[in-house]
Amino acid sequence: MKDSPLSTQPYKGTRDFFPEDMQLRSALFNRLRQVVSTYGYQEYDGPMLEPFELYASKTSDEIVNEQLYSFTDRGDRKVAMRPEMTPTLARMVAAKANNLPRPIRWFSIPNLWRYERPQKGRLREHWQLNVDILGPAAQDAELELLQVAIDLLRAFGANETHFEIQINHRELTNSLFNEVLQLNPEQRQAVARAIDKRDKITPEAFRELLVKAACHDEQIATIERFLHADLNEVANICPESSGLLKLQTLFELLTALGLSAYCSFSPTIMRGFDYYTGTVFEIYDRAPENRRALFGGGRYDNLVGMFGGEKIPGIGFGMGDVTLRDFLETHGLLPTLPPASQVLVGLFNADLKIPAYQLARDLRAAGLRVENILEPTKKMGKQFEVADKKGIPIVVMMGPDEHAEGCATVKHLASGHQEKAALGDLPALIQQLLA
RNA sequence: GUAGGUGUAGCCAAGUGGUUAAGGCGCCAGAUUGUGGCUCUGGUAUUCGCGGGUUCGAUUCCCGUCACUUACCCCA
Repeated sequence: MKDSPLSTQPYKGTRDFFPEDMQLRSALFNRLRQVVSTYGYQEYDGPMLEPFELYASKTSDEIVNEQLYSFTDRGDRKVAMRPEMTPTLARMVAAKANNLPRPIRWFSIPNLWRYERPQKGRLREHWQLNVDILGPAAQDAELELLQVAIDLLRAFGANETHFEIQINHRELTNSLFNEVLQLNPEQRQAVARAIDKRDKITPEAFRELLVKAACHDEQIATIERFLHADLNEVANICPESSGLLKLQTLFELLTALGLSAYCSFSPTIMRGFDYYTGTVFEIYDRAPENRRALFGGGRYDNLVGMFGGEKIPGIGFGMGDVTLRDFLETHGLLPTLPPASQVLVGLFNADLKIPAYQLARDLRAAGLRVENILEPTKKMGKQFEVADKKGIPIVVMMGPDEHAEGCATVKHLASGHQEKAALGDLPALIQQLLA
């Protein structure tokens, strides 16, 4: 790479989307949109800049202090580039809360920013599908959202062998920490952090973290027991937990809908956001080489209320475009993309330019995606080569003979089939060849 | 912020202390002036990331620096 005063490289942690990349991105996003709309979710968007304070108390200290792009504007206002969408969503919902029919089913695909060192699956700018439902306090909201999550991945051809949803509940964790273990606030944070990273470290290192958090042996034993427990066993450890009851309800519903193969209870799921109050979940890739969270979400019952109006409970998740792409790539599920054009209209010579352009216009009017050759000196062989290289399946050529007869020659490249047809018959003929 | 890996053309990539820096893909042109895919020919690097040092001579050795990348930290 040459080091010139102006680099052609995109800013660190961001990506250029050349047409090919953009086509894939649009294909992925459109499929996401399509699936989410089948549940009645409506798309929204908000500004990329928000008041700094929107994140200051609600997201998490780490994000605000170290990973937020922020600056002071000319009016001395402190502004931040959105690192996540949920606060914006909460703000927008709060602004119109009285006018919105419930439940509120919204989704968005915003670009989000975080200042950190890029690594696999994590860049500084990424796009994230956010799906949220606000209003219902019952587990039916969770049930619906998990269905959406499952269907999103199924829409790309994935199934329960490719991914798994791990579910936990903040109230259950709180029962364990407060009532059963009786931890103090610092211990709670340290233990939560240790549990969160438990899968990535050795059992000894995990135990060491707990000891460092001033846990005594009996507490450690309880934690270990909890982390290996299924829901029945959890009932013995935390018999009074409201979170346990909600999880039991949720899993009954999931089983009734035949979705239990996709979902499992996982006491290790923590999630970093401070605003989660209930169910939390993460979707994991089952592939050993890509074994990490694809995306996640949870219930936040107090977020909308922070804007002073009505408290509206909500639950949502965010799915990053980078991790989604990695997931699809890992399993060979990336969609194949169609060529930009279906038809290339050749140019025999400069005299037949206008007829060729008019022919292309007529084909477009018939609903076809058509591009013209614009260089009158390009040899016919080259013109066919262009079609071949761009993956355009059909070439239409009109030479002097055809033009005199009001015809054109249509060639289907893949089969080599070629035939002459009256101009009026071309659209039907081409549609037939494309089918 | 910490640690490793990598920087040779648009992409992949070989290579050597010594006149002209392999090869492949792609791209452009021609063989083929009414027809693509195959084949053949030619063209595609004035700084081998950048700067400095050692040397008669550095793309090659040394130092620095920057960029990319992976992991850690942290996690949306």
